[in-house]
Amino acid sequence: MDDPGGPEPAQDSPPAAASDSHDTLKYHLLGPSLTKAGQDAVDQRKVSEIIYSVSKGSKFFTREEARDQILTAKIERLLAEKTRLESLDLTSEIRRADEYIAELELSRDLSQTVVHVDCDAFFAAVEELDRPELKEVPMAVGVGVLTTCNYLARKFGCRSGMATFVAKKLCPQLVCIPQNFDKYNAKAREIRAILEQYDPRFESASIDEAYLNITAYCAENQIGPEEAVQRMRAEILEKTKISVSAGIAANAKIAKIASNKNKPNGQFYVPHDRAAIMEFMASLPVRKVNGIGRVFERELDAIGIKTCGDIYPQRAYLAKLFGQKAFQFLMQCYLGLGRTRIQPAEEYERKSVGTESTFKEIGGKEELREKLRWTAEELEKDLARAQVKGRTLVLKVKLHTFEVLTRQTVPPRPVCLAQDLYTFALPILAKLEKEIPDMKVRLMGLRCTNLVSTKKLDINSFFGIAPKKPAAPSTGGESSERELDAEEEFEEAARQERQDDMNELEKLSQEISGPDGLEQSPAEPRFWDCPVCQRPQAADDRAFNEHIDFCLSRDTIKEAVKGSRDAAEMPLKARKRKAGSSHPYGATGDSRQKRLFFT
DNA sequence: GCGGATCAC
DNA sequence: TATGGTGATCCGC
Repeated sequence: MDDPGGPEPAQDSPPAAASDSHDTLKYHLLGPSLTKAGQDAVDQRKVSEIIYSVSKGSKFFTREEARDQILTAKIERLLAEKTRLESLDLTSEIRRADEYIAELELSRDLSQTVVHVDCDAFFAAVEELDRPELKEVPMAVGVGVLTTCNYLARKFGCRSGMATFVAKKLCPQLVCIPQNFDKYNAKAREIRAILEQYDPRFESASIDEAYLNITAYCAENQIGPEEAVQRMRAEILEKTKISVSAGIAANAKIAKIASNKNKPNGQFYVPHDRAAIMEFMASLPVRKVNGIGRVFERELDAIGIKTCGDIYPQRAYLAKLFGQKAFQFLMQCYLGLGRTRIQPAEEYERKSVGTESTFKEIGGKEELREKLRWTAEELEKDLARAQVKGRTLVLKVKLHTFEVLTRQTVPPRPVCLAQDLYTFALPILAKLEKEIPDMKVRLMGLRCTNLVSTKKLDINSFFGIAPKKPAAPSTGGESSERELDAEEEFEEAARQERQDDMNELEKLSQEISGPDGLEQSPAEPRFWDCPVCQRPQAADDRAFNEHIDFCLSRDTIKEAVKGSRDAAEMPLKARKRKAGSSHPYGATGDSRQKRLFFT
């Protein structure tokens, strides 16, 4: 708006004007992790030129170009709409915004101390522990695409999410190492063992990130937040040889932002003080906030919002331009509000399970069916591990043009077996083939949503009877599941009437997969949920029994049993409501995707 | 409820 | 030569 629009396009913020229609694309091509640490000293303009030149002409590039044009058009509409709004009387919109701000102010909670812990270049750091010579060279983990890279590589402009061949163009001497998840998980466990000492209910946000509430720790140890976190970071470094950065603040949103301030191996504290928080947010680029990515950044930039402080003057337009959820989210950004409730990842309810893979372009009925079959088999394993069935099945394909399509279906009953997954996904794949003649795909995925738990709540184990081996869900002992089954069957009957065209396929699958009690779990899970505390435990008989003894010794058994029975009997919809929103736009908002499910 | 899109890691 | 996998949410229709 008031932007002077200088001649040189700054590349570490979105281009002010589309002087060259490819400026916005070049900025986009820099990737999603531009705001990450280690890029400050890098000439982003030069980097984007290199990425642009090596990408140009590829199918990937062409697709990104098209997306960029769509976004540019959307932003033009956005600006036109804003111009229209400016000519209207917006006093009621302003009043509404101010009332919401007042309401949020009342809910501000400054009593908690939340810490966000983030390992520095985690995968790369773990690899460097095994091979110290890698510390001396620019190095990245990941083969097709970089998942992370060390700080030497970042100096060249390499970033996570970047194609390796692009990264090698930026840094020809870059050493790329394949991922080794077992190794990273092992190291992550070491770190979590330490975090637990500071907050037994800490929350794993991903393999290398966690939130802690250290309010109690600080009180019990008569220690300030900064000192406590210094101590924790030193302990982690000493015992695991991994350096971590941390952010300390009154809520998770600010803690997350703060953990990036002094990366690597540093920490940053935003005091529990309204004025200090408002000041911190005022100058903060909106892109630094979890949930605001490249697209939203550009849209906000277009209407004159670069920092969280810029949000307030625009408050009258936000709901109309971006919707109510975005409006509320932005108001919370302006005020520096976020959730203070930190809880173990296991207490969040999983909503979907899926698998997908990329491969050399394929096409033709046979190849596609073979790939679908394989995908179904992969998904069966994941569903077995997660102990769920899906009421809804989603097929995803990425065409050779990089265009992504999804199609979903509701099978006549919840599904988890590869045969069923294949059988019920096949018709929607066939439909896609019809829709898109000569379809060539580079990715295929299957996902189950609307999940139904297949976990057995084995009440017998409360009374001294050894728990069943987790490996093979037995044909008997399904009594606790009967209610859910009845519910499923009821819904199934209703649905079946609308599924005339499915009946034949279903019959076929019944014949092949046989009666219901068939052996169905080939993979042996290494963890088994304790029926008392509901937390996963090593699937080792002796250890498991010991754990149950421990749980029973606590005076919580009655509540636990009652709680789990209630949970099992609660209708699915009610159970869903129980889980809080994990989306950044959610009222208590903070994002925590990609959880660790005890892998 | 479905499909596309965005976002995080 | 060549650009990932898993999971969540929001919006428009």
